[in-house]
Amino acid sequence: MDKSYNPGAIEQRWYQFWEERGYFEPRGGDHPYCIMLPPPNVTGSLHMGHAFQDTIMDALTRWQRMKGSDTLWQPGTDHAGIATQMVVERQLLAQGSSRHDLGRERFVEAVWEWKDHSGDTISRQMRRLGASVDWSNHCFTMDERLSDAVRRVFVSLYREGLIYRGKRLVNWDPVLHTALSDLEVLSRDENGKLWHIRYPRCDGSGHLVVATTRPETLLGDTAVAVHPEDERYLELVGAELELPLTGRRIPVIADPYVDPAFGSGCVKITPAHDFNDYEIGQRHGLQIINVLDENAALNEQAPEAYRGLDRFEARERIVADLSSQGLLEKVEEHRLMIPRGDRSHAVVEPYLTDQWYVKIAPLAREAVKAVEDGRIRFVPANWDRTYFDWMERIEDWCISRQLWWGHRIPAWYDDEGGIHVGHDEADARQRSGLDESIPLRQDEDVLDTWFSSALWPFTTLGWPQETDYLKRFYPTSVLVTGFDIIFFWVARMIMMGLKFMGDVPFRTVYIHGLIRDAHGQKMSKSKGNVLDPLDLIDGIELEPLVEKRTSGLMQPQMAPAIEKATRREFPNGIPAYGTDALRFTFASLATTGRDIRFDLGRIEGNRNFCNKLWNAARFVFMQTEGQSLSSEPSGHVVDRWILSRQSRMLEEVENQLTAYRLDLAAQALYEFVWNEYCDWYLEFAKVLLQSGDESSRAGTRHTLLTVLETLLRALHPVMPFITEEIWQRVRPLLGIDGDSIMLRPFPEAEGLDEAAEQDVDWIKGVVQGVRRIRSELNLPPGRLLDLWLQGGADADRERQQRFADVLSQLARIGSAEWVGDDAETSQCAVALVGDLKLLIPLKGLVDVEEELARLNRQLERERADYEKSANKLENRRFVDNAPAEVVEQERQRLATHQANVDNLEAQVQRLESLRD
RNA sequence: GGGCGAUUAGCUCAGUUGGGAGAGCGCUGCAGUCACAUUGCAGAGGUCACAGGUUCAAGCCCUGUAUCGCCCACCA
Repeated sequence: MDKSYNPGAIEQRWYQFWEERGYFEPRGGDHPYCIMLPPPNVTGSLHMGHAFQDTIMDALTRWQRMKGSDTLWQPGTDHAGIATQMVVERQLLAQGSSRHDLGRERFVEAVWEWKDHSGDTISRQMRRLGASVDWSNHCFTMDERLSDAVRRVFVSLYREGLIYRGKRLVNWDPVLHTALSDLEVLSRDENGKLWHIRYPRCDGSGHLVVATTRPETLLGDTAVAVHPEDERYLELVGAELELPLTGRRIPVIADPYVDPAFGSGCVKITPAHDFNDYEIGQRHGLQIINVLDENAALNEQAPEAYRGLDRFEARERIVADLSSQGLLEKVEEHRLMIPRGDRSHAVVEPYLTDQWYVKIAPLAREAVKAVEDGRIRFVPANWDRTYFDWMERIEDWCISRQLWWGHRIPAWYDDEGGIHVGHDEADARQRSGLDESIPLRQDEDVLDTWFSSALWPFTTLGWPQETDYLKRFYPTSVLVTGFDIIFFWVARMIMMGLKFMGDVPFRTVYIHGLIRDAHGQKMSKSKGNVLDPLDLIDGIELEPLVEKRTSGLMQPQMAPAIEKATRREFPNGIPAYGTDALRFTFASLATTGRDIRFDLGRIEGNRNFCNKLWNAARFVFMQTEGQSLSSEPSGHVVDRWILSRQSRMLEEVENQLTAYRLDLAAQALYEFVWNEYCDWYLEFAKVLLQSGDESSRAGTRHTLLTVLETLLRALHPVMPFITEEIWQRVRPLLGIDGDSIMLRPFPEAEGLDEAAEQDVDWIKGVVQGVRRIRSELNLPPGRLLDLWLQGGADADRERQQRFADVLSQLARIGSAEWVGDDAETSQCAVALVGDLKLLIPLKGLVDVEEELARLNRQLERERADYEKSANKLENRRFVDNAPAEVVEQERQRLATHQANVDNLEAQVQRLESLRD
């Protein structure tokens, strides 16, 4: 074995080994366990969030597989309609082309090519991460089989009246030229203006003033509304106003929507361009005048002067014209929410079009129930509140998109505008009783990406066929996902799963946080702060990293700033940490919070942890290879102790994994390996292997190996590669069957050995007491010290005898000797272990003043602790009310501190008398 | 406007039913053949955001405040 752990040398080959042997496929059994991989978008490559999520899922999957469950981790990718189409369009743009140049068919072909490329990248990355997914059942949302399922669901919902086509206002992205669902619109607070405009009364008696943030929509106004109880305007209701710049006359109406306290208390009503105004228009039967086209430029409904102008140009022109006509009362600065498309970032327009919708209320009702009655559980539980809140106010889901990449809507139109829905054209004709003579044309639109994603938990398993996988693995066990897609995806899967499978798609939803950079910023290409998980695994030099971060930017002008920040943060590039260190880091970060700051210090520490494990194993092999081993532990206290401590660790790991607290499980493993197995047990073993008889040594070797083998198995779900590598070398020594650690049983806690734990606590107390004296008095670590022992009980004498070897080696003690209470100890440094006094004769080694200072520091601490306990016990109400065990514990503390104070004071006196 | 979350060591964060605050990194001192310097040993460092309350006892429970962050929402 190399002296240092070198991940690059070992990781690659094990994945291939596992995959070739089919170890990722379900193995059958009574306890099915299934996780659906949230299918990554085929827009490029996996980012840190994916790697984090994959680590969690893989750890859970490997853990369950080792526990003997029939385990399936179902992989796949998502076509990601808008996002992927945009990626390919951007590439075309760079070549001076566009999708319109190619035409629909060739463009879609180009996207398929890109999909293959991106899909390959993603598969490679997942393999490097060690993801134990069942590749044999890999799915893509636009696979023929899954697409067929999508059409089937569409047709079925349509027949039931849960999908309908309707003309109403949608969120229109005038750059992408498509409708968006409510979720795809992000509203942000931005600076704007509030224009106060005069609308003259037709009877010539003055004007009303309306305030608006969007003066260009004035051209589509069909009323002005006031509050029905607003006395200022009561008499005006029903009167007519002259709409500026148009010559049209519009009525004043009364509607309770209006807030009389805001602005002038008069609101212009534009039903075609505002969601509220649309509803008011419906209530009052107002005319709807659409003045925009699909680019959000003014159309032929607008007066000649403004036609063809972009909405923002038109706004300026209109304001100028109003001003010159004396109709602009004032302009105020104003903060307002601006709706933008989540992909294009263009300002979204409410726009009147024909779209397909899912009637959501009946589906939402069932989905709410499933969480209410506990059939689905959120972890952490507080997310159910978010879920319920959204479900209560949910509106019908607009599922049609005016894109080319996606599932084409299975609806056909005849020349009379009749709609015919079917699995394909023939089916549609048959259902509508139309023969071939009637021309039909298919709907040009595609479905929202999330429509097919919503079906993922059952379409991947084979639905609508009643496949073996579907029967075995639906409902799945747990969904692991981020809170950012609870609405987009989680809620919709629940709705569709209940609708088409009659059961929930998963029993638990484990919501994890979002990975951010070291400064808490969201990682994004445009900010130039993304980290590629593979760069953390393999390392990357500074120059390639800068190149990677600054190339292909949507805003190339950001490049210099990104370069500067990158050079500052990674002056030496990024070292290779290896997959296991990265995975262990992700597991340690999997806390219940929302944001996770990714700090390189953390991964470095965990790389060191891998190295520690590596070297511990190296030591064990040096001690055991070619040596005789017994088949039993030696029965020595320290062997019994490490087994007991291991049991405690295993119980903790089991509990924390069950609770989805991977951070706490990782911590328990880390502490056991480093602080108990390496720091103490291996040191004990060194002593035991130098002394005692051969059978005892063989027992210790056995324990060295079995504890190593067990902790490798416990670590394997989080660190699959290094554990397999070491385990393969342990296996022959212990004569274990089976050719991979990943198929061995996950270790279980066994009995505890309290007596051994107490013995070892005592040993550690003595060793640490001597070490402390040594360190505080600056005695060289290598120097052997003589030890006197004083006081204590018979048990202390017995232990001192029994553990003399271990004590002398670990504490570097030359000779140990019991002395009476009357011994002359004034030239000794002292440490206390309970009633036992450890005395190190200094014989002029050390300045008395230094020892005095040391003792006084300790004394101060002990006195403070003593006071604290004494005060508590003097409090009548504490003694009367606290549970007996708590009071007793306090009495013990008082006694200990009392004894320590007495001993320290006596020693101080002795030293001081010596000084005089 | 509503909801959720955060506030604990210099930094990043744990702290599961209330009973003497912990880890990693960083910092200080010592240690260079003996598994590991990607290390070992020892140590310093905290008014648990603030103010009230409940309790014998509060980082933890209750009320309120402040700061930061996220989500949702139709004030033109």
